[in-house]
Amino acid sequence: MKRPTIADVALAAGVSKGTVSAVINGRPGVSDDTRRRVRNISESMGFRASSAARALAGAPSRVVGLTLNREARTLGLEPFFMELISGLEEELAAHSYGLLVQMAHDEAAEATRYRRWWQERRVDGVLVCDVREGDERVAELERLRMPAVVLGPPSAAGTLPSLWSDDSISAVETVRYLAALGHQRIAHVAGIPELAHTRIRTESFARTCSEIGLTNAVTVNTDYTGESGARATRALLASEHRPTALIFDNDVMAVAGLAVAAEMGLSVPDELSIVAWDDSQICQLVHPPLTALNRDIPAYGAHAARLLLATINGEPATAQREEPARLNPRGTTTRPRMTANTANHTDVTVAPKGNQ
Amino acid sequence: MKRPTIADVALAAGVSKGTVSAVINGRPGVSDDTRRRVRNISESMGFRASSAARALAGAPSRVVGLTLNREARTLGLEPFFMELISGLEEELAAHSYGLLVQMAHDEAAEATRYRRWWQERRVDGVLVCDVREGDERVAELERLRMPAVVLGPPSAAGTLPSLWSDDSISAVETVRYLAALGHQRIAHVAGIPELAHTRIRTESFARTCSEIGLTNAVTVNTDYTGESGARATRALLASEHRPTALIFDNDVMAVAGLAVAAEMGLSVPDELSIVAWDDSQICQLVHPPLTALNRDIPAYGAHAARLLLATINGEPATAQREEPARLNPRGTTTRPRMTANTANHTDVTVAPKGNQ
DNA sequence: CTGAAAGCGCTTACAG
DNA sequence: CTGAAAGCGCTTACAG
Repeated sequence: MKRPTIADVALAAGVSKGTVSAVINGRPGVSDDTRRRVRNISESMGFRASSAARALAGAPSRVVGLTLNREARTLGLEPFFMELISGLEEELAAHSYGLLVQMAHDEAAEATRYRRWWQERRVDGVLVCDVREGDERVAELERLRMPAVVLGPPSAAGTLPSLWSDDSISAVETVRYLAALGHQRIAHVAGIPELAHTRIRTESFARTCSEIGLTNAVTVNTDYTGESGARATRALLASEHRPTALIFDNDVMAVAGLAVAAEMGLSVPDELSIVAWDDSQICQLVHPPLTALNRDIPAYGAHAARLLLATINGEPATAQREEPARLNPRGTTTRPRMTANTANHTDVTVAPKGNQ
Repeated sequence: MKRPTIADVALAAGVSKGTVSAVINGRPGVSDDTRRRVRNISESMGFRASSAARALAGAPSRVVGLTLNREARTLGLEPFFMELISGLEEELAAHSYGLLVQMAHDEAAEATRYRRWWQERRVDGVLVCDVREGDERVAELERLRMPAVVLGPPSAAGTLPSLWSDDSISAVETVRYLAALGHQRIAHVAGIPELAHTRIRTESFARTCSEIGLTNAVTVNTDYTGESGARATRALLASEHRPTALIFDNDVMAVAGLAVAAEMGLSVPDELSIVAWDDSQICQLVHPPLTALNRDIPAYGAHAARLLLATINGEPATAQREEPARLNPRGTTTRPRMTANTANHTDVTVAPKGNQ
């Protein structure tokens, strides 16, 4: 009642182990007849090649690694990662690849983890999330010559292939839309400043605001948690030149911002417009439903998986682009209503930039 | 510049491979002196045993598997799984174990996946989530004699060790609390009826209501999505004997229910009390903050990991209990306010159970 | 198109 | 306490 090995199948089929190996791996050099027979027998015996023996003999391990830095983000809360994993895994499974997941507490720990995985031959490659400029994980992967794909801008990916959606396009679209609605004071509640995509969003936000002539554009950084988003929102709404529109770098903070508005007696969207970056189901569950920047995250994950598999197979891979997130206006954005208070401030702020 | 093998280390240390093996695996039978020397040399050479060679030679693969059924739940949305994985993985990593994650579309696919993993010797054991009564995964795991731990009630775990928090305790606590506040008509917006824990919650809810003398206790089943939760809420709030309190089986549906109340012009908590089962950050971000049933999910995951590791090591494992979820009252529960409409209905419903 | 043999890098009895 | 050898179950040149 032992598990059958390749030798058992070979014996039963009256061929050599090499032939069975060629058949189960779809390699050429076997007649259709033999192939069929071996396949049938192998099937009927319930044979499955031992992944360890396979890997030891030089074949790929068919496992890909992903580390999640749980200090940097509130993983449990952001639907992003689960959706990413879902798309990623779906594509990997289609190629008989598994996904090894590991938590890490910082960038250095992630780099160490990659090294271990590589030394132990546990994975054939890894996926890198949340890159920073000068990310030490990138340097380590280059040093190890380990197949990897960076989810982020090429500027932070070094010589590694990368996949990203251009957040600056989305930022431009959002700011222009809000400006077209009549907003003059827009603020950006951003994520962790060191992350490459946070920089891109922040710079694009600032540049676009200044191009349009909005001088009060301010960015506040947070750690992506709802709590820090709420704190940032309170500070912004309590400031002298209160913004009439807020762009949040994730949906969780946008939901928190919505609650803060309610708590401070500001009606959304009349007195405050809100845009969420990343559009999960939660955006449609709150009241009013959140205007959000939407992209297909599972598709992003699937694309990343394909790119990584190609890299593992030695195909020359370059930076690839995913569709940028698109603005999906719902119930939290409208023309700013001029209350006595805000109208006043508007005049004051508008005045100095007549020269633009 | 090749990766060092155990032979290289043995050569450099002037000992046999067997001795190196004993050292790196912490096995006895090596003098402290040799042990120290081998350890140093191994370290300085950057040696790490190949996981494949190790596994092929009969050692455990040091990988544990987890399948996620993404049809059954909206994985991306519910913080539960990410928190579970987080706790699970932390504990596994401490024992040099990896976590292999795979999506599956149904119970049968999960069972097949377990079998493949086992045949390929990819994992040493698996964790089973969302069990049903008569779950085919449990039967398959028993048949394979594969180490596994069920996250769910022992009644659905067959002969497998299980870990669960008794949801009936939480249901009793919640119903009694709401009844004490004066609620007479409580409804339960439940998850998928086939899941073992849904049954337990539903039965406990019904039993407790009847013990207290609440005859209008009704349970509506959903698929855990916010959308289905919203639909269920609308139906309940539009019914003749509108409930004054709702218990939702997850936080996402509770948030959706809150939005539906706003949309229907019912004030929460005055006209409608809401309780969420599972307490994630999102519960504190909405306005008013949700009263929720709270438990330490990462700790639950860590506990599950320990139990699975023990099972893998052949220790006899039995059903273990985790602390039940505890009610954490926040802003969505209070005494029901008697509006003309509800007061009316209350009278009608209270009347028939005067005999209780 | 097929077979026989070497080898991947460990662990595990078995001797000494 | 330590070494030498067999063996785990594959894949991959290499012959034929």
